[in-house]
Amino acid sequence: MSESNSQVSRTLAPRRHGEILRRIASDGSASIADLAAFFDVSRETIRRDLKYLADKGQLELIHGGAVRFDTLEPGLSERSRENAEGKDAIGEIAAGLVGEGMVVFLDSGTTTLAVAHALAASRLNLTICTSSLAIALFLCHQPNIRTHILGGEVDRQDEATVGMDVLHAVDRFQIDVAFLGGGGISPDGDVTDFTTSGSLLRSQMISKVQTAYFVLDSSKFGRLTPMKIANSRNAAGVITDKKPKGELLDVFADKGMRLLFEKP
Amino acid sequence: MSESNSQVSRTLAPRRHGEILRRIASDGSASIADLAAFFDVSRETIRRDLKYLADKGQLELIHGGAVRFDTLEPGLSERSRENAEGKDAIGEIAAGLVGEGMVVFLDSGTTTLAVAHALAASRLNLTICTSSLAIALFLCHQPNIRTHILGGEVDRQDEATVGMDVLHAVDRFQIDVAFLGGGGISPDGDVTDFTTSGSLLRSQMISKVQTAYFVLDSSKFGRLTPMKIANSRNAAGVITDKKPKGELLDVFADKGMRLLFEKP
DNA sequence: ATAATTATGTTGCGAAATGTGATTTTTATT
DNA sequence: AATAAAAATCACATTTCGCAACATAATTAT
Repeated sequence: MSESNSQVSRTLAPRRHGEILRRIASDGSASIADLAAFFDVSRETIRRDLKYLADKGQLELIHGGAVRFDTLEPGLSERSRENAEGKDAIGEIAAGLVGEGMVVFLDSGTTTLAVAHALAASRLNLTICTSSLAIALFLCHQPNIRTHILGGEVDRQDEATVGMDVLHAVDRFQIDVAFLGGGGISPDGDVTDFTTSGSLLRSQMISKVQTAYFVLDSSKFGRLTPMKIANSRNAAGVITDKKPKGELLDVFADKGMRLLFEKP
Repeated sequence: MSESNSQVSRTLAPRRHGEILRRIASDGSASIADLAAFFDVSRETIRRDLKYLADKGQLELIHGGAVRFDTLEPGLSERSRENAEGKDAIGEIAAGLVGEGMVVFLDSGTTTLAVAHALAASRLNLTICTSSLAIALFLCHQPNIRTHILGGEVDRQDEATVGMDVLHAVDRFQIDVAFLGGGGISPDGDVTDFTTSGSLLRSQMISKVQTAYFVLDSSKFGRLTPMKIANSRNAAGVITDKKPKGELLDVFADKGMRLLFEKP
């Protein structure tokens, strides 16, 4: 059986592999037909290349070609459906970290929306401030929650306020705990984001509040999004829904960050 | 040699799915005809794509295309149905008072939501700031609108920010025209409100902005709500959908306020 | 040099995706 | 309400793809 052939010095193939990965990185996808024409090799060869790269986890195979893992900047409606149980579990864990009367910040995102649901269900009396329109709209109908929304320009993608205004607005609160979203987690334990402004916002938020947790469902592990969140290691921890592969646990332990993945 | 590499590459299916979702997330809808033309595939193929995505719960099928699956609870949307034509008419009139590039403030309420619809449809490039979550959520998907939401505590009833925070936040804008809601109109021409805080907010708003109009549909005439809005006579005018009984017209004329009730 | 190994090409067939056209349903218009 | 236009639906034809087995060429090891 030909399982992971660990030889390092293949001579011909790597030339194609590099180009394939480059294309997928820049375009988000590549088709077998295009690649075969470009390299002037048979489609079977390309198929083998792609299979090899897919086994290494560098891309995802699809009918007719391959795509990057995070191909699409998924719309809000899609993201909220994906891994719903996982997000509910995260919400439960997060709610367990919150006490009566606290002031909580909730970032935009579907995972933080799940946290909002859990906090509303907890019956704790809380003051929650958020940058997300959807979260505010939900929370303002909950009898146990006082809801504040941070002012600023509203981003189309996130349906939330973004930019300097938000950072300025958050200064007026004495926030006990913040729950932040993110785009992915790099193998060395840094949380990453889709946009520069988002990463900046979150990194500033960490330094402004007492305690900050990231809430990231398990589909985010190993997913790479372009921007690193500068001081994500200063966060108190990361809340997720599944125990990650071994290494990551150690990485977090080294940084003094907690990694929460099951109800206490 | 390779002779069979001469096929044209179709767009990969997941790539279409991503683009479709992206469009629906940002525009709220997408038509089959447009999508088929864009990807250069048959309508049937797009139909299958949409069905696939609909089965996954990521969008909602309609005749001729698909729309964003609206997860938002009805809330205000029910109230907005009542006297819908009247409110639409008010929206049209209001939009006629707005010019390219202006900065507009929209109060909370269903009538102002109708104004928001009219402004979005006008294709004018505008900056709109609002205290209403529903209005912000709607406007942030409109390509011709830059949306700002004023920060503050969110009121359960209005689904909008209220209180001193809002007044403070509005100071940062140079607003060209504001459209305010209200609870009723007294026989002597004063606009009235349901709550103290609401009346205070609106009266302050009038003195802060260049030009303020009230938008009040005809059902509000003669209706008395508890609080008088102190300086409502300093507003530029009242926009409504029907010509009121004779006296009121004179009252407004005496005060130098315009009473707009039909499209110019 | 020869054998073993690896990379690539070729072919056939079942499966999946897409296209096409006839028919029914929905929507819009008068 | 009657009609026309647009879109959905369905069945079937066509294209494309994936997979596997095998053949051939290139590379490496002995």
